[in-house]
Amino acid sequence: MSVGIRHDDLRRRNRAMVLSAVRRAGQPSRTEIAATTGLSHSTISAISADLIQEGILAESKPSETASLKRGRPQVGLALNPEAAAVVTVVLSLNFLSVAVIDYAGQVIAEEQRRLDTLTMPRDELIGECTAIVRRRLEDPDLDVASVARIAMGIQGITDSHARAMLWSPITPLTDIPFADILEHEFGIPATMENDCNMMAVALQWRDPDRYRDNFIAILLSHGIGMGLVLKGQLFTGTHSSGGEFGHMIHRPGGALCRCGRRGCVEAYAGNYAIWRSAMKMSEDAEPVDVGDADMGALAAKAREKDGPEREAYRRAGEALGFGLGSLFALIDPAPVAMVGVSAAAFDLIEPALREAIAQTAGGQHSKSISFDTEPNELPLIREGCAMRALSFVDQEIFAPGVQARAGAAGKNVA
Amino acid sequence: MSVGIRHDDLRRRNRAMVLSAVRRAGQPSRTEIAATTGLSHSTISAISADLIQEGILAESKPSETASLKRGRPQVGLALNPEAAAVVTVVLSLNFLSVAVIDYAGQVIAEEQRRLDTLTMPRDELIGECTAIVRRRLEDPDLDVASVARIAMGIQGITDSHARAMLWSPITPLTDIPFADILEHEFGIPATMENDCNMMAVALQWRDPDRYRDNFIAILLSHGIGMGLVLKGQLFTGTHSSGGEFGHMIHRPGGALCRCGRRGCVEAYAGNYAIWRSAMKMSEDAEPVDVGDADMGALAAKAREKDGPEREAYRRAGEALGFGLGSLFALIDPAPVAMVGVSAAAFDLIEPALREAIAQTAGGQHSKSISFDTEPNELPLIREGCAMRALSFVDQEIFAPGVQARAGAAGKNVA
DNA sequence: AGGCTTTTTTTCGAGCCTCGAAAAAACACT
DNA sequence: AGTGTTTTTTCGAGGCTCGAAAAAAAGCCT
Repeated sequence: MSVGIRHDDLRRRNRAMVLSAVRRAGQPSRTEIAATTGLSHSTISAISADLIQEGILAESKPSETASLKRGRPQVGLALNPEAAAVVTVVLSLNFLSVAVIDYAGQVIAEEQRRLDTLTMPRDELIGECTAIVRRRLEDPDLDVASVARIAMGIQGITDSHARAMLWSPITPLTDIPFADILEHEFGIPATMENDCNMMAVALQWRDPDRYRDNFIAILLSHGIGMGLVLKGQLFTGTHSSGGEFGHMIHRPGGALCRCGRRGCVEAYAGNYAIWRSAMKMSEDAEPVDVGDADMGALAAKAREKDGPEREAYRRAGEALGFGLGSLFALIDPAPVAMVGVSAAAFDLIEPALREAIAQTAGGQHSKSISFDTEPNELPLIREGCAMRALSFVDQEIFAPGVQARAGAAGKNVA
Repeated sequence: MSVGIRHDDLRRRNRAMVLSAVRRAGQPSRTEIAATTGLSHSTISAISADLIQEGILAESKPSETASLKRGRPQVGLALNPEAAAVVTVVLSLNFLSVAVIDYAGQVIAEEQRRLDTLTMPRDELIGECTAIVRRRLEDPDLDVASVARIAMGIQGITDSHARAMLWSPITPLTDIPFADILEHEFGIPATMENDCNMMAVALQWRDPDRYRDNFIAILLSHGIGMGLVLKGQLFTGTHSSGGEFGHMIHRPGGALCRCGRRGCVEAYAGNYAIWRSAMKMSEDAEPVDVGDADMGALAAKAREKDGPEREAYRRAGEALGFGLGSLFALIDPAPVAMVGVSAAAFDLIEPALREAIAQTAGGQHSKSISFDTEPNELPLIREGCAMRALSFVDQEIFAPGVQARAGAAGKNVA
């Protein structure tokens, strides 16, 4: 049962509220914060004085446009970039990238590395991840004590507590507790996030007007992934990261999926499925890796003339459409962002997708369902990880329960 | 953005917490409440003194078993049945039932009525609903001023704010704002709830051990409905009651569904679909109403010998299995309760269902997925409505925001 | 330049709320 | 009747937010 509210929680929550308002608004004045949070000016004044004194917030020059108004000018409050830092680690197929990000959200260092994730043994894969993080943390320009959180993102299934990778298409290895490994290695709290969930988080920050309460981010790449935000909250499964849209059943007993089962949406709409279909290979053919360049060429050929290539994209659209239709039956329609290399071929996919969705219960308002495309998923995933980690710092480090407050705050006094 | 916590909210929330603890536990002592809520004994003492003084709670005799212990005996706290009352209205195919329930959850009056919902014009249907409620409210044994909430449940789709029926299989009428109608008619706050959601709510109260955080209630009746609880919270769509499991797509372009589309799960697993299949009618045949007795006879025949009847149930199981598999891909597996007349034939459905689910991503732990059956949905729906309404009274009437408190509390002082 | 207006921010006292410790209450046991 | 045990209430302390008023920091106007 949910627990009662202690008196100490009050301040804790309101501190978190103020930090969240500042992170969202950029440089809000105390008055603006009071308006968005609904708290009184006195309270905001008291809390922000604390936060400034602790070096978490800093007053910034009044915003330029405001100088036209009469009265005492507003003083902007901004996150102090030096209050903390976070590290993001994104592991994708044959590619590992790391970034260090300051408390205000600016990238202050990064490093990328190619590696052969598919064949790498377990120790080596883990070793590469920890080594690249270690190199960034050993950077003399970085105050390692300020690093408060590591957020790792990976393509594949993670557990619902964001602690471990359970399964991933980029490696035959399973059940790697990356969060524990990183925490043990560096003594810094860490999480292991699902790539598509992070895409959704990033979209929410990039364009809060469009992606606010309910939306779907679908990764169209080798596999098909999904990040889902409902009522403003990231949706996860009960045990895992959930939202395995790609493995909803499109045709029972149908085409062979990479997951070993048959008829999944992905078995018609994943890169390998489109390729397989365009090459007129059997639906039972083993999934093969297709490079981004090859997919680009395929799309070009499909645009050029009617033929098996165009038909392959049509089938992909159909599978995605019926899948979305089923999803919409459960959650009602919502805006969709298509992300990943095949999003660049969305023009080939969209007609069949809309036609399919119109045949489903969720498609009642088919025309009002809108799609955005974003061909490059990696920046989104990194941004999502960064925002995840920074939100954690806001809420758990800088607005902690009583027992932890003294220590954490003390460490970060400027 | 979520709003800050004012000082007044504290007491409000903790009052609600205490009421919720008492409703759940039955007759807990103050000490038990302190333990479950995590609040101090002093706080519980103060809050319960208020609630007793306001006539919301009452001290009850110490529970019998406790007399064996040493020390001052615990004093049980119980909901005062006379503190308030709620009315439930359940509208289903050709059947309307109403109950008046006291604050402690006991039924104190009820009335049922047969009517022809399918052909009734709009005004008449609404009139029947208001009339039956009016008769109950005019009962001289009832203090009408104590009725604090009306919860109406209906088979079909409601909007996400629980205000209106959008669509229902029991009537060709659409978009009836029952909540507004009842509120306007009786001046009592009302909601319009989805039947399957209420089934889920009731299961959560009936068996909190099994149905706590994540579970699914599926209605197997003429149509197929679903109530879904995730992380302890009832799941609804973004615009409607959502969770239209029956209209997920099982076979694109497949059998004709009652909704006019093709290939929905319901078009294979609804009563009419099983009937259609057993009678070797075309998959395009118009859905017809099948009585519960006929369905029982069909099940008996299917159990007796192999034939089209058994095959019909097998196909229903397959559709449900693939549908559940797709659902489990999204939310991970969870316990399932099968409710409704065809739940009595679940023995015929289960083998094919399990076989299908094992072929899906969600079926990885197929054997650990467990099913309960409950052939009678109406009592569940009524219980769910009652709990919904009573929870509302707990939270909104007896633990209101400051502006409303004086009035509501005053009215209910014993 | 100096006073006035406007707007933002801080200060201050009041009113609640929760908490811990201690006291009181209510019983069983000896 | 006295002692021990457990529950419940009482009481003072410490925090928090709030509203009102004061202070601060400008622009505007004569």
